[in-house]
Amino acid sequence: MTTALNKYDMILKASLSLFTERGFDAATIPMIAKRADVGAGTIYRYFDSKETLVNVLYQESVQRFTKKVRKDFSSIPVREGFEHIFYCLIDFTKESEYALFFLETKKNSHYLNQTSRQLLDQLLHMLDDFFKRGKSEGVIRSLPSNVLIAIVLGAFLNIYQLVQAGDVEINAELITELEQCCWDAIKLH
Amino acid sequence: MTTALNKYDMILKASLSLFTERGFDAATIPMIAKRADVGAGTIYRYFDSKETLVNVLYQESVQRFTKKVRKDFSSIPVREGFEHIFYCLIDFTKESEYALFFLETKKNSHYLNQTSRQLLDQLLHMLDDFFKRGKSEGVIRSLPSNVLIAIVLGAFLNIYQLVQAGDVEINAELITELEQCCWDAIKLH
Amino acid sequence: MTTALNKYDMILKASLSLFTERGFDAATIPMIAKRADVGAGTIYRYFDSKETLVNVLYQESVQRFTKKVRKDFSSIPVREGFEHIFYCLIDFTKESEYALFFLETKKNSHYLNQTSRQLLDQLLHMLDDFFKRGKSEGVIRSLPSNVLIAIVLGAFLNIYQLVQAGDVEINAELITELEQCCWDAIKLH
Amino acid sequence: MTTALNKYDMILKASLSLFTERGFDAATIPMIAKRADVGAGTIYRYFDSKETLVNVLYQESVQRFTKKVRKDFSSIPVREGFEHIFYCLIDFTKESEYALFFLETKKNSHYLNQTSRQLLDQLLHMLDDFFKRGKSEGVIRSLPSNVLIAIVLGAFLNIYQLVQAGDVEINAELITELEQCCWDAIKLH
DNA sequence: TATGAATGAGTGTTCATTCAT
DNA sequence: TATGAATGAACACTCATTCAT
Repeated sequence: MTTALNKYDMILKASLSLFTERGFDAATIPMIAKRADVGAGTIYRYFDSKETLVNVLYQESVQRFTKKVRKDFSSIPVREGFEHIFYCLIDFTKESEYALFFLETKKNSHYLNQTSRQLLDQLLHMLDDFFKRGKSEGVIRSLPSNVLIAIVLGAFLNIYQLVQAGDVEINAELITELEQCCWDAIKLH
Repeated sequence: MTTALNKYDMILKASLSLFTERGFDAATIPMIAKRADVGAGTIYRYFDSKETLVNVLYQESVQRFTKKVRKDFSSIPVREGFEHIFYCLIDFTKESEYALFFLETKKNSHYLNQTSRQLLDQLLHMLDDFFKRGKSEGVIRSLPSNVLIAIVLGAFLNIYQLVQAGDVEINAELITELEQCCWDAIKLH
Repeated sequence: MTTALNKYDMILKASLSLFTERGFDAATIPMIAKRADVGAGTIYRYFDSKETLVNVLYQESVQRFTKKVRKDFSSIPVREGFEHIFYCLIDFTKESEYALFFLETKKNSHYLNQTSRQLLDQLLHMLDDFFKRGKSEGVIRSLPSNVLIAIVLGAFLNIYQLVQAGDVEINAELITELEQCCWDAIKLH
Repeated sequence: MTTALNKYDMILKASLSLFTERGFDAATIPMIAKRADVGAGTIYRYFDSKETLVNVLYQESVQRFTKKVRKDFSSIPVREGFEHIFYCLIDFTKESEYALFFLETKKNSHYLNQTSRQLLDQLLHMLDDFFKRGKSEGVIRSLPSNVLIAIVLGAFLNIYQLVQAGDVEINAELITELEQCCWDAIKLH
């Protein structure tokens, strides 16, 4: 069921897609206003600046993903935990094809503020805890967690960009295999 | 040993680093001129436009990498071939910390011209041939080649961004293990 | 009576005077903006480019003059027809001291577009018809029409530039005599 | 017989043609250098600035024309004197198709210096003397001399622009008739 | 509340001018 | 003497932001 979005959400939606398609700097306020079907001035009723807007978007993404991953996360076996994480990524992208915007954004991007960086750190920290457990249990390679995360998220993100570009068609079977790929990459053989 | 660079190379170097750090649109000509220690006008003696500049950079990167990978590539065992590719990536980034610029650039970026896209396609096609062989020999997972490439390059790129950011220190041991990670991700178990 | 002009008209007025005074290339957008008392960016809300602006001005001038000349034009005696044309020129310059901008603009100016050139051609074609009639009736010299037109408009334009410069004061008597001068130049004696 | 021109003359020739074709502001130093087949820097060995260059050109033109017109000028009948002036114009344009550059240049052009304006004034003053005599002898209309001059030069210039554009082919017969036209315009009937 | 006309700082780019060779 | 690489001020133009309506 599609609901009529309020202007706030229309602006968020439009800017998310434009930031993803063209990058922060090449996505202009007039473009966003047009896609959101609002006046350019209206954007400033909801967001202090273009920078605020992108940070709201970033933080909202990270937080929503963090919340999703955290759910019932710490008490399950490592292999299942990894599956959980992977399917959270899948789910997340299903909710919006641009939802992974925060993964494409380099942490030191000139427009990210401290809060955005801290929220990403929180997410990474949580994943770090999980990977630490996996390493201590001897099921995951003894590599630094940020490297393990980089491998999985990097692989996932690149695949998803193929999907977004229409170069790959996604289905349940493929997802299962990709999950196994990513797990194979980090598990201790 | 530092060599005196000519202005052409200074401009290329400065713009490569700025494009990598801030993206094409946020890297301004005045910034590039300042970092290259030349006047803004000088850039236009060597490059028709900012767009030309980024495409020269992109194409030079892709071509240099393609040349490096292609060397003695087709007649070796798949496992060794993969190792070759991986160490090319390592080598390449050692030559310049920004050398993988073209991997960070989305193929549909608004500033890439047709030639740039074609050169990337040639590289991907070459890798596709390799992965096809691996699949037909039953040593690599039967996933589309672009997916396999996305996994390996995505993982590598994300790791390398950690290195660039100073979050991870690279050494021979780590490299060996990362290579194994990436191979494990795509090999048929 | 001075009426409050809207910004569009203020920009047209300011640029017309500056183009006339300094020429297209030496009249800069900042100058035009200042004289029109608007921001530089505002000019681009109304005109796509400086080139568009000059062509709008040119075409508007030509069309307004063409319309004025055409009125009840074909059925009157040649001598009266000529008088009509001459007094149209006078009237036209009275409406705006810069109205003859299009006569000062060389047809092959690098900034004129095809439409502008076509509109001038239409005007000249109309005058050509008139002069043809004059020649066939044996009251006008049998010179090519474009030469006859060049004589009259060239003479008129140069005189008017004196008026604009303040070197000559215009009055009804002078106008009468000038009209006779121009007619004498082309009539068959 | 064509003589190898020295660089000074090559620069003058090239800039004269470019100033005529495109106007002072749209004719760039690189363009002039290229057409003159010299380096851009060389122009500055001969002329202090672009403005100096255009003024040298202007003054040289005016002076050469003034000299030509002045020759045996004061003691002949008015009608013959006019013919002399007219054929000087013809001669002058035959020497160089761009020689009348100074007639196309508005006296208050932003790049003309005082000397240029004074030299033009001298020429006009000389013509003024001639027209005064014509008026006192009752053979020329009693209009201000600058108006009489404007008529003749305006007509001539406009015709010559047609010739330059290739729209009219000039020949002895046409010249004779044009001279008569111009004389008819100003003579007292 | 919502708009979009208006703004001017800042962009990519050009070009008159300088100067080392 | 002659050059053209180098420069930076100034150009045409864009766009984040403001504000009267």
